[in-house]
Amino acid sequence: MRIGELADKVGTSTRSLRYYESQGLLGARRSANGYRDYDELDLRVAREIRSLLDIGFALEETRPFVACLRAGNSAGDACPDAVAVYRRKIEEIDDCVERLHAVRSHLEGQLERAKEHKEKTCPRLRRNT
Amino acid sequence: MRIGELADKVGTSTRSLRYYESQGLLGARRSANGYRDYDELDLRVAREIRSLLDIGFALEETRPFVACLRAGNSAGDACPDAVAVYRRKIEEIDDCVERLHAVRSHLEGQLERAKEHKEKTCPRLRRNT
DNA sequence: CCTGGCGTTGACATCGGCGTCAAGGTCTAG
DNA sequence: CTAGACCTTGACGCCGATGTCAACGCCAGG
Repeated sequence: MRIGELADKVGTSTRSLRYYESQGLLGARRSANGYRDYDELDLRVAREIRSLLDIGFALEETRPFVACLRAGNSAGDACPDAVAVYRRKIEEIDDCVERLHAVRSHLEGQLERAKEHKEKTCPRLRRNT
Repeated sequence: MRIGELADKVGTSTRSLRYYESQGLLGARRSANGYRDYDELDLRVAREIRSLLDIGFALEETRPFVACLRAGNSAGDACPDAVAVYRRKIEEIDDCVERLHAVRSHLEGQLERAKEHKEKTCPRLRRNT
């Protein structure tokens, strides 16, 4: 199939597909006229990439999943490399949630404070960057 | 005081301070030689901006706090506009945490699945963009 | 033949908060 | 006088994924 059809099936733009290719994630045979020609495996790869991106993965992080599919596995996460990315991602999420939690508490505190006495100096907190 | 000193006291770069000014957040008198000249109020404003940015606020969102300080309040969050930003931010955080939670669960599920049977097709999930 | 819908590559624009370099002016100590 | 530490404005670079425009090639239908 050609790039337009693939884009439709995957639910993305041709621009994105070409970008994934430029990043070495989506190989492409060319038919006689120079048009990209995709097969079923490419379709699965493209879908894998999209679903991971939608979840919040960086394009780079989809690489192991793509490699895994290309290696003949029926699922992109059938390989240890990919599973490792899952784990890393979960840790990142935990860290993120933790930070957000801290900020949330801080803000709640500020709200309290602002509610009680609308005229007083507030303590600062530094650190982070 | 001049910009270098302010940057030191606030714990940021002169570049940042100039940037805040370009965004209309940090006014600046000029001394005879053309150098920016900051006073105590500017210091408080700059600190307010920094602490909010460190927390995860966008520069734009600090505007009400700055205005509040400039209006003569001793705290940047002494005004309703600023408090409203607090509330919005808390909502954003809640949304974000919720999404992260969903993704986390999904990933945990994938981990389980990948552990059990390393050879099977996995269901996709769409939607989001 | 011509139009229009597909494809191709290439390159610039976006968003935010800066870093960083350039080319100059200013002031102070030695 | 000069070095050098400060200041000025202006402008380009970055990151990631993608939109969008340009200028062109390919191909099928009327």
